[in-house]
Amino acid sequence: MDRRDILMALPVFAGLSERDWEKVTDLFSERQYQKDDYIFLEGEAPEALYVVKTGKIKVLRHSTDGKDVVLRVASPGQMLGSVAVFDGGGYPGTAQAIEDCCLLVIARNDCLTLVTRYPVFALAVINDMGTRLRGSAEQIRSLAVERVEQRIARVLLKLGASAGADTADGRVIEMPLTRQDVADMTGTTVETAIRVMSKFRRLELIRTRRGKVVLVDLQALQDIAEAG
Amino acid sequence: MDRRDILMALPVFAGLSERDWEKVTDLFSERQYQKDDYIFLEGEAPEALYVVKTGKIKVLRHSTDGKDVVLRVASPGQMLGSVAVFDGGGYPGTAQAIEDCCLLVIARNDCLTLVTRYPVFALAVINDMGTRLRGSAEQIRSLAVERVEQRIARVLLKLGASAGADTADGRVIEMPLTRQDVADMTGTTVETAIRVMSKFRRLELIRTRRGKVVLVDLQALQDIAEAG
DNA sequence: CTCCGTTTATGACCTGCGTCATACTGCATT
DNA sequence: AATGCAGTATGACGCAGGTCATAAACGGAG
Repeated sequence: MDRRDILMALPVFAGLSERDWEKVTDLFSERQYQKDDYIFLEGEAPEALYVVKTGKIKVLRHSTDGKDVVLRVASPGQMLGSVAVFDGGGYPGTAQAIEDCCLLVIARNDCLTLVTRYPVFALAVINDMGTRLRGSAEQIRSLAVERVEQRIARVLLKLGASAGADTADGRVIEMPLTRQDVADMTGTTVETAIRVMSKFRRLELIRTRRGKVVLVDLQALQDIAEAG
Repeated sequence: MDRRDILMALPVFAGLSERDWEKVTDLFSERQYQKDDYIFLEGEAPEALYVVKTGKIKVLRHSTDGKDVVLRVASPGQMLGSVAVFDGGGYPGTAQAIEDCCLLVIARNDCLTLVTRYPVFALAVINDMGTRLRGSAEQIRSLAVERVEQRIARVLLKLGASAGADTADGRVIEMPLTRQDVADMTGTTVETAIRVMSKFRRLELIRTRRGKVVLVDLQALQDIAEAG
């Protein structure tokens, strides 16, 4: 049973007893999204909670002056929309597919009953939020005290760690990321992101083809991320 | 019963049935802290979860170069240390009392059993984390795209909203905050924080006595926060 | 292949704000 | 009163990086 194996690997469903398994998973349905599709928009009333099954989703936030900020990149196993679903406010950010992906969806009401009936599910939500709070704290620190080069090196390493595949050439990040995306992830402008990435390429720390980055010299990137 | 009234006002204990009340609250003890006392340090193994009863606590993060960043200011009703307690990792930040305060403490183990036994408690944790995630998202956006003046105006307004008392002179923030604290909250330097605050004072948007800020012209501050 | 929109690239200029240096102020301690 | 320290204040200087302009490179659509 293929579908079941994939679901069991997700932390949301770990720890469920055999008996509860079906009752819980039946509340989830699957939905496919294509690259650039929106899953939900900032401020919308929360109708559902999502769990990433495959693919990557970016959560971003708009500013009045048009500048976007990427709050995080959600990978398989992570939840989307949990904050809004539980406090009933609007989604705090817009979720958009970076690549084709598949999400598990559960209606808000079902989600709320689930969390009171199955403590393991509540713990899964808590753990997911905890992970994101740790990420946020690090991002805040980075934006507050580090310079652009450090922040970009750090983001590349992070993406490499979460979505990278090690090869002979180095750690490959296979993801359609533009320099604009990198800029939005690091709080800078496209031009600066391009300049820094070009510099990294000239120094042979990375190699870039379209929608793909190869981290060649992890150590050097680490050094830049840590110290400057 | 004074103690009980105060506890009941905290969202953590709302929704508990009469029967469960004592069993739950008995697991909590109270602890007093004086201004500048540390509650826990970044990286420490989590031994307890805290709930602010009275006073204000800042959660900050150190950088290698000595610059600190204030991640948030916790007010009565909010939790401290929940991330670490639930995922078992070290505390993501250092918690330090801004003023004398009183915290409710619950041992990590008790906390974990509580969350599986009482769904309302789990929901309280989820809601607390949700609030913080919303705050983090806003802080990230602010740091990423706004300029120092906007960020400082925003922080002043936020402190005013959460800890301010409206008087004839304006909204008074009674809290021993130094310019260094303001700088650490907005990702800038003391000097710049001083300059901006002085400018605000010259423009009669705020008034400052020691450890106390009065927001005189809320509208003007709002305008600065929104647009620049 | 040609056209056209998106992405990458690069230079010139300018400014916000970090850095360094030097005071001044107010409160606490002896 | 004298000393000392933490916090506040202000100026001078430099540079990281934002802004604006222009153009090359790439890939998809017809």
